[in-house]
Amino acid sequence: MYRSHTCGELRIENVGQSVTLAGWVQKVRNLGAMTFIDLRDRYGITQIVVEENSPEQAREAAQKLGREFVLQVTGNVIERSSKNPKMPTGDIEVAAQEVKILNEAQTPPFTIEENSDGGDDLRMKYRYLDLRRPPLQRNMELRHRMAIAIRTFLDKEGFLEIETPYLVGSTPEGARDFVVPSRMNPNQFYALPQSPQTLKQLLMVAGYDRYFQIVRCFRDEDLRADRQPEFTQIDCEMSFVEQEDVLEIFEGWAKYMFKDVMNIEFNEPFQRMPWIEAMEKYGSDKPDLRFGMEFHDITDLAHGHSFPVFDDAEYVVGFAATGCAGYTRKQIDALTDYVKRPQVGAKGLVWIRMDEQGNLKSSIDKFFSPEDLQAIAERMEAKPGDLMLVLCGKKFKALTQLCALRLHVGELLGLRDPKKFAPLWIVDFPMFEWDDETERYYAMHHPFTSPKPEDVQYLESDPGRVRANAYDFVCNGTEIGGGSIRIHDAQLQALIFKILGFTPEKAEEQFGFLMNAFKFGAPPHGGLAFGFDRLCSLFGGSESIRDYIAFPKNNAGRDVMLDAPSVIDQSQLDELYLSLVKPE
RNA sequence: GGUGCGUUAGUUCAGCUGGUUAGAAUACGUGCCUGUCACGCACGGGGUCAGGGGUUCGAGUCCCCUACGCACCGCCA
Repeated sequence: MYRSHTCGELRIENVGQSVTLAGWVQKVRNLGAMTFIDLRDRYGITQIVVEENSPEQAREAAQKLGREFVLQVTGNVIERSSKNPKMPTGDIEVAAQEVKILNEAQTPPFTIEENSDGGDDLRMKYRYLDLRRPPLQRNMELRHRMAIAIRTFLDKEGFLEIETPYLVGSTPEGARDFVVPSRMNPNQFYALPQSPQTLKQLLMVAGYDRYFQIVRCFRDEDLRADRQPEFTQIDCEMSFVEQEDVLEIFEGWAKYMFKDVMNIEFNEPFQRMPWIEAMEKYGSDKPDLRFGMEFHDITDLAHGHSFPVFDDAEYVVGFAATGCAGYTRKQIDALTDYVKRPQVGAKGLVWIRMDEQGNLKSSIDKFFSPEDLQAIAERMEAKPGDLMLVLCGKKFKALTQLCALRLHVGELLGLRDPKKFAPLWIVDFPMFEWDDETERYYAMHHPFTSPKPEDVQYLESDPGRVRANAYDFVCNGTEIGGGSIRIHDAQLQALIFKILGFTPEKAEEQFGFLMNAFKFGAPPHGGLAFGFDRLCSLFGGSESIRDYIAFPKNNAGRDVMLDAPSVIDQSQLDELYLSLVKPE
């Protein structure tokens, strides 16, 4: 046994015991005749004391210590003469009898402390040292707790965890695939799954009516703070269910997670907001409901005042920024600059200020009478002290731009509190999305999503009008999960493929296995998948999922610690029948 | 594919309109110190100013290119 206790558990009650601890040197404080050593493991820190009357071995060893040395210390737990109320173990210390250096350590390139002095890049390169830090250890523990809670809940509800293969076939629809060459099948490739979508549907055909899996998925797209090329989904599917059944089960699951992991109770049902309402009120299909400031369409009030910017616009929309009437010219200019940034892309920003007395002043006073402005203020439900902000343009473009501004203002006002949670369901998504560039419809969710029965009539005549049995779970402006009721009818599936521009041959080639399976008694089914990494970062209160993944990739998709991806030997290439082309 | 910001000591950063030998904090090393816990005090070592090119009498500083990092847009059914 290397240790009798961890470095986090000794308390005043343990005084008098002889203990053995093992851990890393956090800090050595040598005061001459006495030396204090902070010994750390993932449970905490315990102070070791070596004094003049300590055994010679311990005194000698204490002289040689450096940061991150690995020690085994045996000694007696004693009460401290000067206690440290900041530490859980601060009432006691261990008087060293023996200090054994299990391993020496180079000085680490950054400090292994609560708040490291290392930059992101450096910490990635030495990720094993970064993971030694308490914040990362808490994150890994949170992730573990959540995984346990997920399995506990779903097991109790009768879900079976079934693994699906990582080496599957490529499907060019959707994200780019990561591809794996097959040695035994020359010139052929596996793809890593973007999600186990079709496989879980086959499990439904096989009769496993409640399935889940905490599963790695792969997408070869550019990265973001909340996007990694390999990420983990909580993938779920159920048979003999309608949308309402799925939402009910997983609302229960979400509430269980909030309660079990975060000790937060939601007694009310989660809001269910139709997609079009989310777009019109918040300019996003993943609205942040931690704060209000809903949008109001003022197109009718804005037109006809000889203000060309508004008159030329298809849609004029704004919201009342709570309590921002006191914004200075400079602050308003900063907001204007914000919406003019290329990432947002607005041409300008109109503002109307309602001071504490209810007087209105605006950037469009030349064109709008006080009565006109009053009408707009009423429409926007502005209160004294609010600053109305208005954008215009093509409807969904203006809405999206205003969404960016709303979130920005929310941020400025400190309304995006990471400790507050505002979950909701977005429902009634459109079935298809038109792409101008390729001049065809794309499935907004995926091609296995079923249309609303009442909209099936428009499938061929007006596909843009068809709504889907699709739903997203959204919290704090982040899409945490989403799913749909699937098509279980081979004929309807064939029709959807046709609308999506698949020839029957192409559909057969890519999804023949699925359509074939549907001919053998496919039950009605549906499900959803949650982004596990995002859920962890949501609960943990961080913007970046990298903090919740032990070994993440950097912006360029590289693992800087492993230095992957990397070149491979010619012999490996030969075995795989691959030859390389020099990049441009 | 694109936009923005960044790259100076082991680390985090400062370094103004170009001007002597590039600084601070921290870490590291040595010595002193019996109650520290951000220990203290003294001394010390430590720099390809990312790389390349240009402008200039003179470049860490200005310009161009490249590389790398981060954030974002496109992309992510």
